[in-house]
Amino acid sequence: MDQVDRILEQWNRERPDLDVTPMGTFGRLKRLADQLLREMERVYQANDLTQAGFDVLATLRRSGPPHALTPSALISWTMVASGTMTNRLDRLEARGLIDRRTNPADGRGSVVALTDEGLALIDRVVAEHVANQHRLIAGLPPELRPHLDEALRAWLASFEEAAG
Amino acid sequence: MDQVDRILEQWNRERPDLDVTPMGTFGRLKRLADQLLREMERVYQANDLTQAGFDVLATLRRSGPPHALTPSALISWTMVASGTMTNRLDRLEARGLIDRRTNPADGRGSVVALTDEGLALIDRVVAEHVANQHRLIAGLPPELRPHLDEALRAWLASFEEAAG
DNA sequence: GTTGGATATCTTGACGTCAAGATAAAATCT
DNA sequence: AGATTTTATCTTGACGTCAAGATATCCAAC
Repeated sequence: MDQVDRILEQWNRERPDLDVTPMGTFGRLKRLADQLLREMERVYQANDLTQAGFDVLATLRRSGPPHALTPSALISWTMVASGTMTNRLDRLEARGLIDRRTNPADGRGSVVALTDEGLALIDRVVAEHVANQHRLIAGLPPELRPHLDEALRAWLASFEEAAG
Repeated sequence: MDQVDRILEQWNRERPDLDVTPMGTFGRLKRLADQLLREMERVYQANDLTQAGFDVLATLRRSGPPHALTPSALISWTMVASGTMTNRLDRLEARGLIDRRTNPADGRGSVVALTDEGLALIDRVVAEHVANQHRLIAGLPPELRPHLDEALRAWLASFEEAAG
């Protein structure tokens, strides 16, 4: 009997005409995601980063040398709106963690690259971040992990195919 | 091989020293939660509501007659900061969906209650919302649902006990 | 080559969120 | 009762996000 069960109980009492069974799944998924994000924020903050900035730096880092991508590619990987990416890049550039060069292959666009400082930072923070994830996943019993992964993968696939 | 697999592949190539296995779980959880929230937004928007406003109205509605709670109780159920709740209540009050009365039992606080209009609106939107959730959960094969629920419940419990 | 429709990125304006601080009213403790 | 601490709510200021619109450049068709 957790908080989500209490919510379902209330709905069943107040709106017995509705079958709110799925709401339990949605509610726990959202609360869990919120909790996990909040815990991960701690590592970002301890390194003067936000989730937003971390996402960008990590995407550049894992793309491999020369650690450079166009804003469009970053938008595609991180699934944010273009204005959001402009804002993220502005802040990271102001801090000297990335730089924006004109794209020699396309005069409309630019290329975003990690600076030496940005690379050093993200390499350090990613290690901390992964260690933190190991700590957090310890709350999920190991025998349930494959089941969770299978369900998440299947459900997510139903969206990725819908979106193309 | 979905988008998350591609991300793990990149990390394994670029940072083979890190065991990023948990990142797959976290990544799918976040992406799935984002997708689901985005889909649910559609119902809110179609009824001139935001997720924020819906949460408040739904919390009041399911608390049962007289559909009234203190801001503190709403904060506790919805897990947002006090300033966030003030902001939400201001907007809902301006639209005539709730009203704020002084709390007769506690001069520091107030009591938030659904207006007739607010009650009518949330009763209609909740029904749509639940129908939408049934539609969305159809993407998750039925035989996987109990496994997902069990894993989410167990993992979430590890936080709820940590928080007290 | 010129025209007209795509595309890449940035700008603008409106929200939502939080942390930290302010205010007023309980509650608790002498 | 009077002083001190706690609590309930609101205010402020800084971010992050998005949708929609503005610009500049590219590309395809003629």
